[in-house]
Amino acid sequence: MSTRREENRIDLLQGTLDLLILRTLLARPAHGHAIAKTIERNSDDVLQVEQGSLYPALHRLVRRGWIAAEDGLSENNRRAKYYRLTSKGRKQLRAETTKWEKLAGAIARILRPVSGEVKP
Amino acid sequence: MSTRREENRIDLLQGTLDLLILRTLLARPAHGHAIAKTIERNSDDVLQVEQGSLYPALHRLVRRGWIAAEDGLSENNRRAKYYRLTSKGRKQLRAETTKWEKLAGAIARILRPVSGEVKP
DNA sequence: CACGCCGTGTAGACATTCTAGGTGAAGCAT
DNA sequence: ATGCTTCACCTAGAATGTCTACACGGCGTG
Repeated sequence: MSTRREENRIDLLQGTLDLLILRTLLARPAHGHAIAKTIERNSDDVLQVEQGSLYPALHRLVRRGWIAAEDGLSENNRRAKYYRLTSKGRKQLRAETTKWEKLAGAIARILRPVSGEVKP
Repeated sequence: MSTRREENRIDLLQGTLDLLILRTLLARPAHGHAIAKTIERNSDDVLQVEQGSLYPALHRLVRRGWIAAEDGLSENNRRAKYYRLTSKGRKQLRAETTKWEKLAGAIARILRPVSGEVKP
């Protein structure tokens, strides 16, 4: 009956949340709740964005000048804080995307069989 | 003159080092120093494995029963601790590999343009 | 015999996520 | 009216794992 945690989901890797938020805001400005939902949906419900991670991350990004906040009303007529990418944020997004691709590529290289690993 | 940190390298994401170590030991047993070198080489020198991360990770994996240690001598005739995968470790490696692939796939999905993002 | 490299190790700082709480208000049903 | 659910925000504290920066002994070479 209770909102049980889905077995299928995965904990975030430390450092990936910023990237996901920035990327999500590139599409369009959004409030926190919507950002989380968007990330979860766009990942086919693999990624899980906890509120206790989301809001500190949002505040962190504002502090660093990568996103900017503005008060507004949600689609459901509730008070909400809309966030948008700043130009510094766009630059940061490019940097983090590159870094992620390099890292994912490197790990993929290690994960698949290395030449010489299997006896000839 | 001094061993300056390479600009090109990337910090590890929290949680990835275990996977890399296990995967490296699947190929063959090795001592700590060699594991680090292997990871760095196999990633085309993108990944950097710091000693302060490596040894705690190794001890952690032993504690969890995923790898086992044995004293021996290195190729250079120095005292060294050789680590090998246990069967529990092999199982863990499979689990972590799957998890990584799911996660990397999910992030990749978010990173590339989503349908509907660009105005039709 | 000084020096560099090999190989191991630890302490403490740091960053980020998670768990687990909490607030207030809108909208619906009773 | 009153309760209930959902939306949307927030925070404290624990847990985790990495980093920087040390330290040490031994081997082989110049």
